[in-house]
Amino acid sequence: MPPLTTTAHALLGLLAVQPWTSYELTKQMGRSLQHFWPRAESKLYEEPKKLVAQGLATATTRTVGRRTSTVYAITPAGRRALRRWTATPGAGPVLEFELLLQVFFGDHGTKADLLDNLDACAEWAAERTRTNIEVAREYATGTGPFPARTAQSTLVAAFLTRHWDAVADWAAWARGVVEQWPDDLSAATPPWEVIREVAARPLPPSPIGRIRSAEEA
Amino acid sequence: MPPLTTTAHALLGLLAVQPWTSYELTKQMGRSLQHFWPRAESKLYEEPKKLVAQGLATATTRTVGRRTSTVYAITPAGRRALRRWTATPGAGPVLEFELLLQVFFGDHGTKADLLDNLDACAEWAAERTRTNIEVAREYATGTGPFPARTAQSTLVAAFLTRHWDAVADWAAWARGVVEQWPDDLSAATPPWEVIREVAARPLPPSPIGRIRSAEEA
DNA sequence: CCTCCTTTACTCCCCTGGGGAGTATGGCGG
DNA sequence: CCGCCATACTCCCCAGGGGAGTAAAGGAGG
Repeated sequence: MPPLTTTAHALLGLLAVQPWTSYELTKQMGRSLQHFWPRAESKLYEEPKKLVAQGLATATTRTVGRRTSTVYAITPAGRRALRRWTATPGAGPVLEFELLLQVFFGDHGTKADLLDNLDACAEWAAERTRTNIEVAREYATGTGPFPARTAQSTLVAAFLTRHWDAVADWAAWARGVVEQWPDDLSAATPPWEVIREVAARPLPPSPIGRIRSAEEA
Repeated sequence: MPPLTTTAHALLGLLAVQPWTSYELTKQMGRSLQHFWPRAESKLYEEPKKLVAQGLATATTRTVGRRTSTVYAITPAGRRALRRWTATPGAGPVLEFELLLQVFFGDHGTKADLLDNLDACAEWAAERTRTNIEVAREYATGTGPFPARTAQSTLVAAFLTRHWDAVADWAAWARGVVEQWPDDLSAATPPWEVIREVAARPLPPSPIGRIRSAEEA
């Protein structure tokens, strides 16, 4: 009985809403959770089998013509496991950002490449923002999926919006800074005002002792 | 001759600054790059060997007493590979955020647990902000490491600051929202103003045709 | 001077997960 | 009725995570 992974709990969360086929689970993970818990499609087909093996979900086979599909449903034990999971503090955000790495080492390339990379960041953020606006309009007109879950969804959407705005704002700001730099990037002047602003902040109080940072859990 | 990974290029970037021992490379990755390119320590010992195999770096063994350490240095071919990499647009940000997942499925737990998870997010952000301020103060007083790289570092630090601020702001805001909710989370009222604000934004123009999103690259 | 703890300096290995390839059938548009 | 897209999966290679294990150097404290 190996301990359940976070992905298993995510699937339990979806199953707690309603039963789904494996295919629908992968679609759902791709649509709504991909932005903060991206997982490979093939693994999303494997995972629910483990839930069944642990008695946290049931699988029923449905047949259409000569094709079969598996419908998963959560069990009371599954709901208990889900509830237990929400009570155990999980990991904080983990970020992978190759374009930022390229900006960090941008002085080993050309100024034009650096600007291109910043533009790619801006375009990435614009793309997310575009679909974000479309989804928000659906919810605003009451045509969004799962209206009963709007409260939770909006809380999450509020974070993602801030996140994508942060990327967009930064990319636009950084472009303005880099445009002022000479072609020889080793002679670039740092935007000191950023350093000064952060240095001038008061240190937030550290919770001495009892608290450990979230990702240790 | 398999194509180089992003991690390999990150190490080339470090080696372009100065030669390092494997141990120093792992420390450096842990200190500066961990926030946007986290990698397992054991792999950071393996990776430079591949660079040497491809002729992008050289390894020299140094002996202190009866202990040996390997010093890696970049070659001209390594610098060319690094330059080529900065000219090929990389992937956009990829986020993993378990606490957000727990917030998303928070309606299957208690309100108290939901608030705890939001507090954990706030504490995570406060922790990052703390070390961020300390580092900024070093640079402000001119005592930061690698002053010649301050321009690039500041560009990256500006993004990370925005990112951590976004987490902190969101966690504080979400706490305020959830506090207003009843104990029965299924009766929670969504913060509609978020949806309205996003829905009211003009759609950013989509670059028809030529551009593909960053992460396809 | 001796001891012990921390830092330096790695190697090994199991297993999770990414991700592409492959295989079929159902349904629908033209 | 043909072809394409959506549905519904399985298989497998290999990159990478991460913990365990090993060992010597350096420094702090008695």
